[in-house]
Amino acid sequence: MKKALYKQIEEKIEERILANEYGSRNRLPSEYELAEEFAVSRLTIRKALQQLIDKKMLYRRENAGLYVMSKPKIVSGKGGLHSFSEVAKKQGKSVHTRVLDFQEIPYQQEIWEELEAAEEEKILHITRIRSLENEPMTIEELWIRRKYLPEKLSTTLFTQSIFQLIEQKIKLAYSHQEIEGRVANKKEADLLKIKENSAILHVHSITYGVTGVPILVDSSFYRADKYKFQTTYIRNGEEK
Amino acid sequence: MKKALYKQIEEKIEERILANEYGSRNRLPSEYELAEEFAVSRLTIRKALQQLIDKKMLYRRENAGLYVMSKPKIVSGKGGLHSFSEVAKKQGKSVHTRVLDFQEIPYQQEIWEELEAAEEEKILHITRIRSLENEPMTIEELWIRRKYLPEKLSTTLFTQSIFQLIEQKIKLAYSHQEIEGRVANKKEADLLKIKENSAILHVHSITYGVTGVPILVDSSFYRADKYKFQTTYIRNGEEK
DNA sequence: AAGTGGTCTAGACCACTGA
DNA sequence: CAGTGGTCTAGACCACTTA
Repeated sequence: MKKALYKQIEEKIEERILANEYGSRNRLPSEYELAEEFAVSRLTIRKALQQLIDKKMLYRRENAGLYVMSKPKIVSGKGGLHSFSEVAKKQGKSVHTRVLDFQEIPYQQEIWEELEAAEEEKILHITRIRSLENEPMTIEELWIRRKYLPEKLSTTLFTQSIFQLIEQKIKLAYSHQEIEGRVANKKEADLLKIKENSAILHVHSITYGVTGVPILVDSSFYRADKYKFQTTYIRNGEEK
Repeated sequence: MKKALYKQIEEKIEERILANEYGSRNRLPSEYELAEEFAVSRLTIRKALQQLIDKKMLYRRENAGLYVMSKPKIVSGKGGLHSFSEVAKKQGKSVHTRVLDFQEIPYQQEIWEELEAAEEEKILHITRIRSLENEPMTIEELWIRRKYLPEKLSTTLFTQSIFQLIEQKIKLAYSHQEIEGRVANKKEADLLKIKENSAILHVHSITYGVTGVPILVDSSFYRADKYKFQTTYIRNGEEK
């Protein structure tokens, strides 16, 4: 498929911004001028510009022009939903996964409710230890609705990225996470090879597919001395 | 100003979804049909629909129709940038703030760099203890570029929401945060009225204005037994 | 093959901003 | 006041999904 016009224009304007052709914190040409320059309709220009605004490359002043953000690109790429292995890969670090256990489990109200599953639905419980550069980082406990996993399961399957496993069946859309602090008990400390009473981070999350159905629950313990979480919060312009 | 057409249509369709008129996980009428029904152009309908998709009320299947999310509204409202006092207010809890100290401080490379400030720029350093329902929750340390604050400063000023103070001068846009786990030392434990070596959460953030300039740095310690952080991560459809 | 969304055009009017 | 963005119309063509 040929690339959409607005996408091409978006990229060209992005290049110009990065090459500092418009300067920092300066005005861009008006939408009318840009439309003429690229010989497209204004709507197409607007769509390209909107993408760049979403990326925080540009900002608008109401009825008064478009400006270049003073630190273009600072946000890009952050804040997205990525799995442990995807983050590691991006940083060029090696991941090792040890599967402690996986099995279908009997009905448990709390989990089934979080996953909006009927009582008779099958849910798989998985426990894994995940290491970065051969250092244990996190104890993961996952509950996944059986129907979103392949027919055939094996231990090797779960040494990989669960996200990518699931996305063969259904695309993931978003995840609600809660981060808490705790100190490690004896068992957790042993598994993570840290001292008892060291700080750990407890992350509880529910991940949803594009249709809005819950797919999996994750309850993980990260060692706090080696791991931190990054987020970007966006201030909502208009609150209702 | 009269409300935009697409906004009105967005609200009407939202009402219908919530009233379950289209059912859950069912198809909506096509964009053409909706355009005819509301007697507007298709573009206007598309804009209304796009808003609802961003809100996770609807989802699209490529070239194959619009569907209602199985749990419409689940995400709405979460994930935005809010200050401690704004969150408390939303939950209907009382906030108390004790200002330990505020003053202009001499040049420190790390802070000045984070704020992209020139060496001669004035930066204000503030230390506060913030309580919810009379329980101390967090020790806040803030560094704010002097020029984004009112001319006249007083201790009372800083017992309020700093965000709202700053937004009288410049609108805030987004914030990068890092969350780490630690155990409390003697001093922190005393201030938070918890035991030494209890778990605390250390949050370091930089907040930016709409133009992309850094405005303030916040380094806060939250008691982990009473406070947790919530985020929503969105999976990016198309990675580059 | 029909229906649908994805993209695009060439106009238009209005409200607001800044000189 | 002129210029700008914000919104809107009434068409159009194509690629894809679904049946």
